[in-house]
Amino acid sequence: MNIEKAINKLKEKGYKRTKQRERILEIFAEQDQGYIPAKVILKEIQKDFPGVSYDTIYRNLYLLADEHVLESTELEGEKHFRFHCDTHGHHHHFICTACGKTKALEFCPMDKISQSLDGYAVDDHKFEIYGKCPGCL
Amino acid sequence: MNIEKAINKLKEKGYKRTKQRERILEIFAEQDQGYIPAKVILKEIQKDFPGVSYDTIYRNLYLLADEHVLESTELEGEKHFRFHCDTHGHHHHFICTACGKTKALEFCPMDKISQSLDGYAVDDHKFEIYGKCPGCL
DNA sequence: AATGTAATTCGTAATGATTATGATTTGAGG
DNA sequence: CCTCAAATCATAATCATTACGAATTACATT
Repeated sequence: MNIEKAINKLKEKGYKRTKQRERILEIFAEQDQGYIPAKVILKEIQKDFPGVSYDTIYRNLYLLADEHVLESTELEGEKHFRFHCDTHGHHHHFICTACGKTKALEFCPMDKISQSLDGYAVDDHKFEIYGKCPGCL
Repeated sequence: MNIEKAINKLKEKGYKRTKQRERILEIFAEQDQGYIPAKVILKEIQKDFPGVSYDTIYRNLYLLADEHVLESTELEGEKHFRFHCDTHGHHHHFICTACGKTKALEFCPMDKISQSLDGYAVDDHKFEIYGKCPGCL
């Protein structure tokens, strides 16, 4: 996922290209595949656009997540976001609890489940490993 | 895990038996292994003890979680709690997003990981399946 | 049963993340 | 350059969670 690709995707849906939205995308691009919370985006973007409020941040984050430009997870009570990685198929992540950086995990536990879930409707699942990355150790 | 066992565990650590704490444990016992958030506990306990505040709820929830009487997880931005199930060893859950009830999953993905995480320190992990239970379908 | 003391609760307020709103501005097609 | 929906801005409201001083309570000990 890169910025131009994301902007075009939004354009097709009738969403506009704005400086703030573009900057948000840049911030994620600079982030090197790490999960970051809304407040980090706000702090960063306010260096260029002092007037930006949380409204703008959250509206864009949720829009981008809806469009699968971003993916999100909840870490210690805060929603965190990152670029959606579509380089390989569906997968999960190791997440560094110090810096938010991730490492792709090659397998999905759903593929290995032999247990019957008959009578249950499965909608979603979550698998994450938490710890410290080499850089933070 | 039953109430008396939990109370005794606390007693050994020097924690007191209070009506409010006992009622909280009862609520979890009535809950039939489902995850519930703080506000449900509050609403329920206030039928008997109108004066109870969130302070009491959260203090007790965290105390009970620290003592492994309860286990917790984060569902849509809210911490949810349930009795810690120690009938079988370490395991994960299917969680009904409608009622909070759970079904134990028999395997842990960490046992199946062949991928190397050399250089990474693994502290924790989370695996949950979300959907609807037979009763809610 | 009365006392001492730490644990606990109560009442209330503060915090922090997230969501909402009305007025204003802006991007992009015609 | 006009129009208009999309987006932002400024600000307030909401909701979960945490904090705190004062009052109460459990319980071991006298």
